[in-house]
Amino acid sequence: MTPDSTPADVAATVSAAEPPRPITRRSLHDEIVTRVRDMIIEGALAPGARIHEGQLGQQLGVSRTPLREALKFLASEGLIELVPNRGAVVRSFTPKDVRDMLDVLAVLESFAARLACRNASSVEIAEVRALHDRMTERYHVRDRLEYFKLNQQIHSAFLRLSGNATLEAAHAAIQSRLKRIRYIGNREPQQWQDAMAEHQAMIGALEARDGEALARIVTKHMEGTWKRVKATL
Amino acid sequence: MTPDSTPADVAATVSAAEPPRPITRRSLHDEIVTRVRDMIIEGALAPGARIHEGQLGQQLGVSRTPLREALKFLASEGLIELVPNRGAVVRSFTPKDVRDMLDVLAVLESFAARLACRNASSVEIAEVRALHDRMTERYHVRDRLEYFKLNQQIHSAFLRLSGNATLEAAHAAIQSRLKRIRYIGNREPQQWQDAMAEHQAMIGALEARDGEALARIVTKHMEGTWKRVKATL
DNA sequence: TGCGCGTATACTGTATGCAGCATGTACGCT
DNA sequence: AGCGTACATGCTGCATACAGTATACGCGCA
Repeated sequence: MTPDSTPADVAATVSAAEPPRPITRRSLHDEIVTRVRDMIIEGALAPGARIHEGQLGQQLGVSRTPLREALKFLASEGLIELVPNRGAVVRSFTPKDVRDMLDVLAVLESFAARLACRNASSVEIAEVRALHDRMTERYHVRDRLEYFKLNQQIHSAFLRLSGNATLEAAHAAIQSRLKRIRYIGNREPQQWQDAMAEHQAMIGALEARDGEALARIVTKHMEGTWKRVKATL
Repeated sequence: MTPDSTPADVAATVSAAEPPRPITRRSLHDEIVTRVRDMIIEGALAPGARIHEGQLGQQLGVSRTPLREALKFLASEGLIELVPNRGAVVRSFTPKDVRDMLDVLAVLESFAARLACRNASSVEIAEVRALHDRMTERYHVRDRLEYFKLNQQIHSAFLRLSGNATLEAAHAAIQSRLKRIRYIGNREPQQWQDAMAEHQAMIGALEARDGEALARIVTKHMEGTWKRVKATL
């Protein structure tokens, strides 16, 4: 079967229920970018640590060329820093850097809040609600990793509802830099409970389509995030 | 002289007036990124055009390897798009894309406005004023290219005054994508005059340190920019 | 013993070569 | 004549090899 087979072709060969989704051929580039990004977020590559091309390449089973290309990509994202003739180091952030990022995130999310309340369809809002409910469930059984993942998904979905791709991308770029730091926060039960309460308010305002209220809540939420993480810096 | 010579060393060899600024060794990577970015902004590489690695490499006098690395970097900036196994194409934007970017810029600049009015020193504000005066001068003699460059510099300086590096970077990333489109605008004398008036109001509010007013003005300015460019899309 | 210098080593930066994939073209079949 | 298919070509994706630069160590000298 050729890659550009029509839906009709596929329907003839496979169950009609399955959509003709094209085979995802993850390029090595994407694969490496994702893997290295995850290594940084998970702490396998500590902030300030120098990245050894030969070593890391061998570890991932790829040659230096695609690895280097991936590093340039991550550098543009702001996750690593390129020092001429001395290679790449994992970027480390000062408390002020983190504070600044949270401030920008608050501004972006507030804007997204207003747009989402205006533009999102009821179906889309229901989907976020579903994510929220699953997250609440994870909170009750204290499944921190899964809770965290759903939390990130909610924020991303929320940004997507704004319908502004640039806004979404700008948000995602900053968010990815903070992922690690945010994960480390939320460890104290009280803090976790606070975060949960804020999320509860968020979903409520979204369903009421009260953009102004939602904007206020996400700003407050970001302030809360700062309180939760600043001690760990 | 070794690269890490102390200020004392330098003072002994060169005029004391010259600061010991280290020799700028632009890496090939930076050089290529800048050149290709400029080629896109200036239109030498048209939106939608496919980038031929071998050809462009030869044109720039570099091999494919560093060029490819630079392309990955630009892809992360959003200036070009990478299609697996088919190389890179210059990204083209729909009117909605442009509108979305301007909306985000408005939000970022409004935030920067409030911060700048609070944090900037009088000296820094005076520097922006100086840029503004030079720009006014270029406007009066109808030097459009120089006007445009100073305009960009003012916006960048303004963002720097906010003191939030993340904000500055996020703004710069979007701004660079719009550079070409913005330059094409402002061609009608009336439009140019309008833009000039808005800038006049901006610098006034900055000097008065009226953050709220400045925020309103930059938002209005962005709305004006949209009016100026939308016809060209 | 401490400092300065030279050398060695190891890593990054760049070029080149080969393999795989996409596309355009020409031929054969219906 | 029209369509499908096989092949040729040219590009990208990746690996390897070489050159240039930073760093660390050791030696000589004050």
